Amino acid sequence: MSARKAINLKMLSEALGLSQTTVSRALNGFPEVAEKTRARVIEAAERLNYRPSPSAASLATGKSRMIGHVVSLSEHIMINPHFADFIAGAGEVYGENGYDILLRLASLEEQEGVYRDLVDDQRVDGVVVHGPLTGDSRIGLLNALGLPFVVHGRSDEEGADYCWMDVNNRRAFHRATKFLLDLGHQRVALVNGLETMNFADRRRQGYEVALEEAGIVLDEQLLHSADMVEPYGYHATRALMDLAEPPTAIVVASVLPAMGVTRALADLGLRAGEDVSIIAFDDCLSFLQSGYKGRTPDIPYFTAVRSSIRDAGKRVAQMLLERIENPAGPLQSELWEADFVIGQTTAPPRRR
Amino acid sequence: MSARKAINLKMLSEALGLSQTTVSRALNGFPEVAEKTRARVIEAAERLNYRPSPSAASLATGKSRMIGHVVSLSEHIMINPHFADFIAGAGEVYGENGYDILLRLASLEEQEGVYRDLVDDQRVDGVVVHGPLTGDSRIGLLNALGLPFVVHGRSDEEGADYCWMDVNNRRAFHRATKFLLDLGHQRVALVNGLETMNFADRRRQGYEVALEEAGIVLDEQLLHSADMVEPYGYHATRALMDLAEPPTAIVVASVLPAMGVTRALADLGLRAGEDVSIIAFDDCLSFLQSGYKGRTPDIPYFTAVRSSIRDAGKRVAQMLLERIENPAGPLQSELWEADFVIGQTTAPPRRR
DNA sequence: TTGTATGCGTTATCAA
DNA sequence: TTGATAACGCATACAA
Repeated sequence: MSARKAINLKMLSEALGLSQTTVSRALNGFPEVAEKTRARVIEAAERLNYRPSPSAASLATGKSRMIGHVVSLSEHIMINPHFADFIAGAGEVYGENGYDILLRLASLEEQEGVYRDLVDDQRVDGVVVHGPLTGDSRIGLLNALGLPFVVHGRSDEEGADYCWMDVNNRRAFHRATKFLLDLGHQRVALVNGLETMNFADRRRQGYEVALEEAGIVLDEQLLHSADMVEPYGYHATRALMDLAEPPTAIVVASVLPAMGVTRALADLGLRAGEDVSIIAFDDCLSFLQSGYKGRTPDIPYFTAVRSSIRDAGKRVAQMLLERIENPAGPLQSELWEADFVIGQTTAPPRRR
Repeated sequence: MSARKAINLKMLSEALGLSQTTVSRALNGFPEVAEKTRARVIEAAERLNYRPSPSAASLATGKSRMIGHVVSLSEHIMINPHFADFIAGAGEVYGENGYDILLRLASLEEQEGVYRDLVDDQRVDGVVVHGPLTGDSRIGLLNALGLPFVVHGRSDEEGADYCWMDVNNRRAFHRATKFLLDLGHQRVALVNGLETMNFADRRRQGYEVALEEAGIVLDEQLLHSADMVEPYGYHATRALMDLAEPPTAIVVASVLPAMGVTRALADLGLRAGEDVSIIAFDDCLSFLQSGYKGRTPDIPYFTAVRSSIRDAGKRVAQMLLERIENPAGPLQSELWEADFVIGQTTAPPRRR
């Protein structure tokens, strides 16, 4: 290990017998500096462990090399476990590009104020919008503020005036529902996420269209909507199975409530995949994956529509950095199709 | 809504007909400024929406009002879901005190370099150490660097030369194990976390002491140790139940693998709490809680030793801020006792 | 009680 | 190709 004490530009330039200007230019890749001196400068900078002060650089340039993530971990607790995997993916990309994450916890009502402050303070070069609602006011605000941002998900039908990356939730749930109907199920329930969230709205649309195509009339009793936690899946299932005509299959918005669904069925002496079929949306949450290295993967438990939220985090981060580098460029957007994986929780309905 | 454009100290002082110095002092609560002018200054600052530039303030003071959280979300995926709840608690405290979170993802090997850089760059005023190992080298480094920090957990037996906040893991697991033994169980398995982690080591100690006190010889076949994910609980349980003499009770390090335990038992046609007893450590993860407001809480499913990781986040954050304000003060530490809650997964062993 | 002058460590403008 | 010099916006030692 070489010199450890922090050194500044002035000291470095004196050590080199050059001006601060030249050293700065050499380090920042300006074209007008002679390649020979640039090499000298870079070598000395490494040797003497020179690191430019972020606050000084930020003050001089107005750029912070920070990305803001403003989340309400408390209210919509569903964001919570999903958030960790998303940020794990995004953080990887930030790290490779010399950016850091500024994490701010704020309720949805507080978030507009937070964005304003973040801009006024020049604290971040861009932000990621999490958990967009249908008709989300944050998007208009961010456009007005001129702060680069990418939405994880979408806020409306078109999504034309902002960058976004989303999974095709409508098609995924259409497909899941159709799969169950094709197996012969007639009563398929939907244990959805909170339908103020745009993604949940789209999922419901996919479900409804599939029913309609099969000529099945929607039964409101088979619809549930709430924050996607385990106990929600449990209670929704208990209610569903108490109906005069209970469902024979359930489509669930996340593996978290899906575990609650399974637990409720077990309590009733029913087995998932035999007595009742389940298809869940699987975000590939890390703590539910088999992490054993070099091990052949399990046959998945849940039949699922699947899309890695961690990969989504990576992609959103890339899109945001591109947008920050080129704010005048075209608005990018990306729609991913979910995989469909057959697990152990689907089968034709039991004959009565 | 009043003036929106960002304003700086110079403009504000000119608008007031005062010097920048006086305005700065008034705003920062210096005693020598007249209360009348202070009131004037504060009023004008609010009206004109003055906000001091963080990078300028940071450059001038050397303080960043940022707290660093360096985590390896990828390797020890167990940290992952727990981290979200911890940070939700900590973030609340930071927000109330005008601090922000700097989140950095780095493998354990990279973390020492990250801490060095963070100090050199003056990017953070303090850090929280997550997931301490037994004999964790990060602690010595941070002490050497002189960066204020608090450890969530402990790294060794004494924990004398650093601030920490921990749950009494040894006692919690002693108690859980003893409870099962008192019910009459003779073969109690331990599905532990990764034993390089200090908390898992302590838990195992508690388990072993309880066995010893009951005069039961430790059976290595009943011990498992790995990252605390759901499939781990599943596979460990399948292995346990394949033994010639399977356990009649299992102590599990987290509700995550505990769900895998339950799933494995269900696959074998066994019921938790009837055929096999389970006690889990419950961190009160938000996505497993009944979040319904105004609803009477469920009878908990798992019998558990319980301690809110979110509350731990709050407390650790408070301790860190205190340490930052008073770096020369005494080293604080705090040991919490876990609650013991009876759920539906424990009963005396089945008669054979 | 208030004000002046200087420093914090960069980047950027203008000359040379 | 390189170098003075002026911002950037605040805090603070020193004066008054």
